[in-house]
Amino acid sequence: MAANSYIDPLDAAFGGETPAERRPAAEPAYLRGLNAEQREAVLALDGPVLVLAGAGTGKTRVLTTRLAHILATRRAWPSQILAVTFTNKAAREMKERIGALIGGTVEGMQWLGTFHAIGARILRRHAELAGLKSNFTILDQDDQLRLIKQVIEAENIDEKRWPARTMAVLIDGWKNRGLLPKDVSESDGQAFAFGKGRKLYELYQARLKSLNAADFGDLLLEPIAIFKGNHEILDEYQKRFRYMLVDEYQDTNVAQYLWLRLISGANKNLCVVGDDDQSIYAWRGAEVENILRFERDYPGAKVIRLERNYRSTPAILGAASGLIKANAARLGKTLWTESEDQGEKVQVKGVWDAEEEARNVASEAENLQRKGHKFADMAILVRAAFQMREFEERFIALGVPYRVVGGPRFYERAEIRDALAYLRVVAQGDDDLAFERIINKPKRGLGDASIQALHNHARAADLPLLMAAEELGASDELAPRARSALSDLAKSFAHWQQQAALLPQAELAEIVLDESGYTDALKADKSPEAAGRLENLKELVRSMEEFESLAAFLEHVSLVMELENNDSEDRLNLMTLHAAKGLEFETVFLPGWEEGLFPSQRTMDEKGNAGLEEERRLAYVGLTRAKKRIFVSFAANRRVHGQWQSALPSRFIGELPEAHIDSVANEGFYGNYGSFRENQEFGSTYSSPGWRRAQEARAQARGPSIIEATAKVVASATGVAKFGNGERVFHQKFGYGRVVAVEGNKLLVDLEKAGSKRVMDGFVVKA
DNA sequence: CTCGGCAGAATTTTT
DNA sequence: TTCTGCCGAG
Repeated sequence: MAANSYIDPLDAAFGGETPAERRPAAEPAYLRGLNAEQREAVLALDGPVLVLAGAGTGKTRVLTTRLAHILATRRAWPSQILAVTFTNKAAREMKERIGALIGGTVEGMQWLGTFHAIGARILRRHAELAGLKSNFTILDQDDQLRLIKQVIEAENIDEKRWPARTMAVLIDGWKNRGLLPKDVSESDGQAFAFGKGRKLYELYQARLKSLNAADFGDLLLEPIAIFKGNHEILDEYQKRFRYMLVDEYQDTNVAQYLWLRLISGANKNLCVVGDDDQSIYAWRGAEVENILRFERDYPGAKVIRLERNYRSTPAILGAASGLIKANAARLGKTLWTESEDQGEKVQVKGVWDAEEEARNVASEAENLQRKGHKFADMAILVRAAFQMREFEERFIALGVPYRVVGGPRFYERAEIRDALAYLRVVAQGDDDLAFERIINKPKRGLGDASIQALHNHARAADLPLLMAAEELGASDELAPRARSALSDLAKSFAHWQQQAALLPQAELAEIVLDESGYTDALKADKSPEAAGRLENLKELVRSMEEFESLAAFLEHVSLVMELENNDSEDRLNLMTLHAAKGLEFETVFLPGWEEGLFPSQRTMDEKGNAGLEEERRLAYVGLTRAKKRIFVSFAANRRVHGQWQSALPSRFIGELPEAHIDSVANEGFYGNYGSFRENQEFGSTYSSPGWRRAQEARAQARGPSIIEATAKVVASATGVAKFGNGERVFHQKFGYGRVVAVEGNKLLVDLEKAGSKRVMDGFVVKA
């Protein structure tokens, strides 16, 4: 009944060319409150659509409303909609919000999920076409790395010179680009260990197959291969999906792009949503190009821009827009807001070192909290994880509650992975990788020699390790000690496997952990972390209760590497800029805006201007997380790998429009020169011509002003000013000196005061 | 087999 | 500086 009352008016009103103004009164409630562009993005169902959704423009709302609309109007069944996100969180949120919009829970949206979850689903259905069984295990990074290491060792390659890590990056890179071993070009395949790259990739893939396992990359790569090789299967999917939707399109890589192109096929009801200005994962294979060329890929695509921002103040938007304008490769959007009140200016503050920076952030946060703001509405966003330490120490000292978002994830902790490995072997006795992980955890006297023997036996008899262990334990090939250890372990697993059929998985897990001696070993461990580990294991067992079966739990774990943390305590948020994407906070602290750190020197060295632009987008993401206020800061000195380094303010600071910022310098800032009074002056008259003149005059005597310094750093990093031998330079910490040698971006400088030192060229300017 | 000491490396990481 | 991973001694 409800279906019919919806379908007709909507078809009449929106299916054709009827202008939006003549909408019938009977408009579904979920469309109310959308602005014109959002509405258009929801209603443009036919044909390809690109929604360019700037930060804070209501993207998620549009996306969910669009899906709800398709469902409510019965244009497609839930099972005929493909909706892809990057994170489980986004998928979950989408499900919940659609449910809220159309009432009740959303049943049957089996194809709403992450690229990987959907890929796994497809691969399980056609596993045999990829040389796998449908119950294949999904390997995470850790497993993957260990496997690659084995392959490298088996090839007698010196793992020192050719680390598995590097090979993993290569393989991932190929998989991200949709390349099977045979597709890797001759020259690319030459990489690694004197031209063995492609061979190793091939061997690794073969090992995966023999272990009945797939890594994350395979979850996309294998379906692509299946689609390409089996037209009838591809056809089935193309017919099934009447509407397709992809979130965060700017983050798709080549493989995901190919996968989508195949699946969307002739049916072009494909809607992609993204923001090129928020593309911050190019280093992980994402191709901003995908979004930039969407209109060419899908001719006639409708492009809808969401530019009206509902999140931030005009001052914040002004600062963010000013910054991102410096990027050349962008589709171009300008965020605007109806808000009259400019809001607080972005505060930019220079400090002496990271410790002072942390002190400042903590005291600002406490100030705000005293005024009634919640810690949970504030976030500190750092470029790199190592910056967190300073803040954590300060917060602990002050007793400020904080939470690290996205840090080492629950399922990546060693004890959790060990427990899972046990369970994996219980669930699937042939999971060799898992078995190997726990064969000597806790220590049971099985070392390299025994494990080697076990491997040999397994290979000779063509058996999984667990079964080989059983046989070897019964034979007399090994020393008595190792033999009984092996046989005990095999017996335990046989016992647990029996129990698995009888007991709920949580109980089973408890038994396994106790009987294996794992918990006992932890209890005996006197290190300070042991207690927390036991706590984590308890948490793991608890979380298992919610699942239907052990298998369901394990599938969940391999794809969804996270656990809900439902603590409602009021804590300050601390995370990397990457982890902050998609989140918003009243107050945002952006520390560490220094040349070399942010933008990161390494990114600029490796990726040149493209790298710099990505760093700038990262800054843009950081700025646009804030609703009300932003505190940017930079330290003159910072300890990097235990060495003190001096740094100049980030060029990004110079790119923030002066109208929207408030500069404050601290006592002791750039300590050696500038008294307290001068610094006060610096703070209030940062941009006045008079101040600049004064700085210029002083530069003769004491060194360049901060503004000049920033300008010079920018010039040097963009190649305008490189250093030559004999050149006179100024270093912020050590003063004047003369360049005596240049090696890449490092300089050997004879300093007038400090003697000869090696410094990064980013830290000195021409004098 | 296990533990201790030492060399070498140290961004970002949705799955 | 701090962590990790490897090698040699017990």
